[in-house]
Amino acid sequence: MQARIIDAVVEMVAEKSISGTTLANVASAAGVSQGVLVFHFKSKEGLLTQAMVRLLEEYRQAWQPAMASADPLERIVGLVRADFDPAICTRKKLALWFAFWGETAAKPIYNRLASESEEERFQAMKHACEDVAGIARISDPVGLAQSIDAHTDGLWLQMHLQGSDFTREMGLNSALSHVRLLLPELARRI
Amino acid sequence: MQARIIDAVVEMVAEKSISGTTLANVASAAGVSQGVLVFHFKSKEGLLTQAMVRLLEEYRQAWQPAMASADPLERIVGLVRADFDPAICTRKKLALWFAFWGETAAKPIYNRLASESEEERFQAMKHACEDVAGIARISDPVGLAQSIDAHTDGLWLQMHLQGSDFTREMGLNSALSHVRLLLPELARRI
Amino acid sequence: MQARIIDAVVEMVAEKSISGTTLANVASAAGVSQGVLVFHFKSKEGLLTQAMVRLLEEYRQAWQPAMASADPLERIVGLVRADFDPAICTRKKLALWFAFWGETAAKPIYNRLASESEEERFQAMKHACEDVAGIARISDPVGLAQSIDAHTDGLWLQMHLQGSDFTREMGLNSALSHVRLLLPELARRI
Amino acid sequence: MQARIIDAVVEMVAEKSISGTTLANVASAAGVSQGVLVFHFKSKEGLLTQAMVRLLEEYRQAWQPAMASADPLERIVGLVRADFDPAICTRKKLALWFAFWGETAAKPIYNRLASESEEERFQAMKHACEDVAGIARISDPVGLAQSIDAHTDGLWLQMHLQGSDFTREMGLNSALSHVRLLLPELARRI
DNA sequence: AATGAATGAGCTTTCATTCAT
DNA sequence: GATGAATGAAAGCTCATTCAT
Repeated sequence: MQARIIDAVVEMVAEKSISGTTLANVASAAGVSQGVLVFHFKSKEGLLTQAMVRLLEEYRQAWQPAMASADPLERIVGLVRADFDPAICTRKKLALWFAFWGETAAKPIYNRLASESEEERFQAMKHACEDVAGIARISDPVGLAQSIDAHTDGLWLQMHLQGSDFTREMGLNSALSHVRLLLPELARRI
Repeated sequence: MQARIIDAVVEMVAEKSISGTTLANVASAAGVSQGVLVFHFKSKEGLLTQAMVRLLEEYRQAWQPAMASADPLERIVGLVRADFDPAICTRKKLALWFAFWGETAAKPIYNRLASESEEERFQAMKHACEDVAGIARISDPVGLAQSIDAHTDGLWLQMHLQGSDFTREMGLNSALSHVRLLLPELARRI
Repeated sequence: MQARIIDAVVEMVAEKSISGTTLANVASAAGVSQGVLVFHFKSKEGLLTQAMVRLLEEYRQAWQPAMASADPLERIVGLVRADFDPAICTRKKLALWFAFWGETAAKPIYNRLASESEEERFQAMKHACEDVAGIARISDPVGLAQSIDAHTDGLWLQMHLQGSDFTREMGLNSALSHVRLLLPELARRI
Repeated sequence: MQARIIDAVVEMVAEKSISGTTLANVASAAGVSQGVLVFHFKSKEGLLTQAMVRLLEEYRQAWQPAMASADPLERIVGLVRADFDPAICTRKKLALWFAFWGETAAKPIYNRLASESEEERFQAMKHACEDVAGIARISDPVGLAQSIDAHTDGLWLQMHLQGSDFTREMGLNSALSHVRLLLPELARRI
């Protein structure tokens, strides 16, 4: 039941943003009583926090498997691909990310969760970039990692704002082209 | 008085996000009566929309002057610098951008305003990149423009989430390094 | 509880008219919270509409039983008596009727409800008048029905405007005298 | 200017009822500033009261001329005709009458004005009916007057509720038929 | 465990009235 | 005389939260 409730929260936040998400419409969308929401999640903030936690976990599970590879280039490409995974990079999920990012200034809990997730992912990218320096001439591996991450984040913004005009496939192509541009020696392998 | 009211809105949205911004606290922060807000801006949404319009105008005025240059490289660097201008790239303003982006899924008006602004700015970057192809070997000028824009957008996200740990100067340096990386032939001029 | 709330609405509208009836004073008069009014009736208009529906239903239940009679004259007299029934023709209820009639130009829903109720009742009177034509010389039964109905409506206006100077008993006597005048052959039976 | 303002009030009350009539929309409809309303009429209630006074005066001027006749039957018919005069019996004016009658329970001033007007008019009808007793066999002239007045009032209610389905002409015919019914000996003269 | 009616504080909005110009 | 910006009290309404069942 908890999963069904969180599904409803995701639906509502994506459609109506955080301020438009009410316990009443979440309960109605989940097909449960309003009381059960409070029972399981204590408060509206608890509900939203849990939804964010699940969003971050799903994201983590999308990129973590790629870290198993011994080849740092595969790890980089895996991280980039995860950002455009069909399970991750949907209109709804993007709206959710931006909804939470829009509240981080006011709600420290969202900020903490988002920062930690961002940081963990960035460390993974940084290590991969440092490792790739062994097989390609890279002067600034940290800058490389930042450049790749910043690029995908920026593409998320484009996709969020432009909706269906800017598809997941276009985003992935743009991101991979960008990596090829930054790693010309390894471009043919990407 | 209208300017003073919009100032107060910016203050409130930055501090408490959009849902935490109420007519009561805006009126109190602006030192005016609650009625005058509705009198001038018709509704809370009108008030927020006007604040967004002003934000977008300020941004436009930060990057437009750089378009006067005949040198496309100067235009590119000018656009990047504008994103990290001390008048543009403040904690408050970033919080504002993300607050509005967080509501675009629910409020079409914010989406329209944000998309139009984003598009206009992107066209400027694209033209500069196309022109720079005349003085440097550039295989994909549109990809170049996207890469630069996406990078700065991504840095904004870092700055928004990490606050004072990630300064404006660090962002600017990272963005310019990225441009040098993409345009190695012109790097010494950036 | 819903009945208690509607009672309070009737009380308030009769005393303060529709514009003077607020959710706050209805809630206070009913001894419930303001929120429960919206919870059950959705809006102030829903509350007033429901009060009107109940008023019309009460009225219907006052005249419908008389329709069971086989004697058309008894039906006519029953319809007239219903208009001056102690449960129907009170100061409060009259004020309510006129309050709603005063809003029909602005609120189509009140108009529809009032028209339908008026029409149903008129049909009953018309059929009774048509049937009475079999036992008395009646040249224009529809005109007879209109005359009787218009007379009672006009008496309601007198009673509404003049208050206690014009009593229910006076109204009933006037209305019955009028019927006797219109049906001289049956006058001794009325 | 005052006439133009009162015109606008009539327009607004007819269209939006009393609660929907605001100083703002009256001012806008009259093409004057809001301040001038308060300047001339002191308050919203003053404005509405003045509009009602004018309505009652217009009505009075419609039926008074008929009182000059020496023939009581002509006076009766003149009074009835006045109620269906094209300048008096319009949708807008009817809405206005019912709007004020709807507020009489809450606003004593409207009640007083309406009662006085009603009473004055009733006295005229009563005297005419008493005088007509000299030329026709009338057992109860007061009842006759009440019957005629009540009938026209009732027809006003039908016209108000049914709008254009029930025309002024239909109302007048019904009212005159009713008088013929009540005064069969004089019917051919009506 | 689960419900959903009930609460009430606080929201956005309306609007009669005031007052400096 | 005339204006309309400004006020602020009070309106209708929302909604997170509580609680008896």
